[in-house]
Amino acid sequence: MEVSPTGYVLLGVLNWGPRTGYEIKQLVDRSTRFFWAASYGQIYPELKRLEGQGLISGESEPRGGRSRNVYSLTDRGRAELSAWMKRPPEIFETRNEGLLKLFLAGGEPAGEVERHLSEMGEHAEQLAQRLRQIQGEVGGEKQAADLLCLRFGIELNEWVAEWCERAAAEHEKEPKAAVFAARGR
Amino acid sequence: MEVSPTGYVLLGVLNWGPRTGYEIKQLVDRSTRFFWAASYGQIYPELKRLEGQGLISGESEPRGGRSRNVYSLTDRGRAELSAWMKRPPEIFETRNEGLLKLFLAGGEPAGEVERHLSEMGEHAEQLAQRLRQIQGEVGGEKQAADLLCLRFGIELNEWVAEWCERAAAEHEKEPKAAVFAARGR
DNA sequence: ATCCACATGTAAGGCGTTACATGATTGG
DNA sequence: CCAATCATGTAACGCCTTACATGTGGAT
Repeated sequence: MEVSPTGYVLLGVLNWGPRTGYEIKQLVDRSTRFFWAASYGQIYPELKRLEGQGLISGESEPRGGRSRNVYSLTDRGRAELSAWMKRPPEIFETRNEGLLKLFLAGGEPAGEVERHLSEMGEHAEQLAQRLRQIQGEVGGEKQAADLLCLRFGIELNEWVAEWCERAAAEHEKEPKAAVFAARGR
Repeated sequence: MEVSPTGYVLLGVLNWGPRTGYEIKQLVDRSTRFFWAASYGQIYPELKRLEGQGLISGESEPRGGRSRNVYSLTDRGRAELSAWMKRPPEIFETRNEGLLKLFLAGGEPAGEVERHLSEMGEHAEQLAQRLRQIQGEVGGEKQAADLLCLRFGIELNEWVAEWCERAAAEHEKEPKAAVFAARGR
């Protein structure tokens, strides 16, 4: 019974109650998107696969002339989700073009390092702001597990923004060339 | 002249000096790996592609009976790298199974939220430690752009570890159910 | 009428990993 | 002699995004 990584996102949100693919996509876009994105091209086929595996079951509940498939978690799906929850997390992947540019900026003209730092910081600040806005919109108890993730995202990005400012200030005083350049050969 | 995302990593490290695919892989594994990974299955074919595009040039420099291709950045490659450096970063992707589990933990038995938080914190602490070790091994000026990234990784992960501890302590006092569960329907 | 939100899907292609295959050299 | 390191590569496959395709219902 192989479930793809993103399959667990679907099992997880269906554990909160029945939903359509469209609704799942909306939920994901204001929540897990920031640490686990999912597109329609993933969601719809994956829902079918999970149904084929008996982990969720879909029912056609049209609204007027609009076709609509509402999926719910089955007992087997709940068991699979629970087993996954107990396993230690394994996937921690990051692809950060800002950091990459900063990393490679040694040897570039003066001021480039500061520019990359300021771009990174700005990005983090903007992200924090978007997350704060979502936080304001959803309200609710700040200790709830899902809102804890929101708080994490906000505070993390605020920290990053501040770090970038500090680093840029420090670097301006005495810029240095790359170090890994010399090593590793 | 299309260059794939990871292609720029190769251009970037070749900007520091000529290297073989093997050497690039080693360098990446102790540096960009934490925010931009690359496998042999990527590196070798990509090097050939970049060479085909005239952005790098490879020379066969066997060591004894061991075949060895040393690549260097060409002028066109330098120009392409420089143009990329000037563009604002666009790729910021994260896939964090720990956060995902935390997010989905609402509705789970009591104590699960704390467990996920402690696992996240532990992971961050271990990562910080590995990075500190690399920092000790490479030494060098702390303001160099590449070592700035290392410092960033260390301090970020230390911050995450502390955040997780704090959050677990706070949550233990008054656990709450999921909030997004109610929203988004 | 027109636009937006609702709603579901597929096809092509990009990017990347894992596993496999091969072989030379060096150090213990 | 054996293990680790140096060194290069390919094939299969998984995962995911983008773009396309299609249609309904409600509000202005």
